[in-house]
Amino acid sequence: MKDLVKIEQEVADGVCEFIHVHEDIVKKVEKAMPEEQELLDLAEFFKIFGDSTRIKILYVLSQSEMCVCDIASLLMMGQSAISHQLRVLKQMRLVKFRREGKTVFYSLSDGHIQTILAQGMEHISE
Amino acid sequence: MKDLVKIEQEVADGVCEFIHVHEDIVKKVEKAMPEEQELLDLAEFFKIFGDSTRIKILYVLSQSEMCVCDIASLLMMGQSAISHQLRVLKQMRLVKFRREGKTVFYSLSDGHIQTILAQGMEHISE
DNA sequence: TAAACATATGAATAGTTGTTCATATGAAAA
DNA sequence: TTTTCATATGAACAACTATTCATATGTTTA
Repeated sequence: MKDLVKIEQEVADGVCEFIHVHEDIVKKVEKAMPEEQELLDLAEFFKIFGDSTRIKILYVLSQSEMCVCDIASLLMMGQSAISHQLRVLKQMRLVKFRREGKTVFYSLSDGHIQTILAQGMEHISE
Repeated sequence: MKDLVKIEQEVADGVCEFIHVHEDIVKKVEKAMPEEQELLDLAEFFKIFGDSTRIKILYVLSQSEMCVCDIASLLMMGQSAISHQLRVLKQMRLVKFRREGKTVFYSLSDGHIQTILAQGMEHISE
């Protein structure tokens, strides 16, 4: 966050900071702004989709529930890497799991995930 | 990517690598896998949403078209930071712009963006 | 109980990314 | 044409993140 002294300095330098704005627009949108925290959470949520390993995991899980080794095999990656990423996906509630003996089966936790993946695919294939 | 020597070593060590997999599941899903490149593109696309500054920009643009300084003012951030991020959003075709004199007005480039934002919001508010 | 094994995790490292600072570009006004 | 100003951009730095390696955990089988 910038302090006032710096802002005044920039204004004096002719930089736009907060002066040459369209006040009507800004005020209107300012009122409609969600809580800061909601937008932070939203970014955290989407960050999960922004890694190719996790996208691949989500994709394969959209096809079938699977154990860690199945995923590692499909993606040709180490067990540890997959496990670390599954932890992230678990924490953000994008996947759920069930235990069966030594094996842990993972699957997508709800339908939003598939919707979001599908919308993304639509966008990039245009 | 791992080489065969390393994989053999790990298997010899008793690590799961590609051995204790459920072959039926893996083979079925393997056939349904999209192009590697498509999944990489998808991750790149979602990476855009995974930053709070960019999420905020997308949100305010969903309310109204706006110039760079309007956004900087709303988000209380420097003009340069916003401009850098708008470039990223432009490159990924998430925003479009029109020029009016010295001012450049930005807006969302299509409906998928709002749908994705909305799905994300639904997910986190559950 | 001991051995085997699927998964989880802490530490370290290499690669990536967002912001700032300084400056450039290009359009409009003087 | 010179100045003003909104926006763009390159370089540098700090912060973050994904993978690997080594090892731990907890469940099953011998």
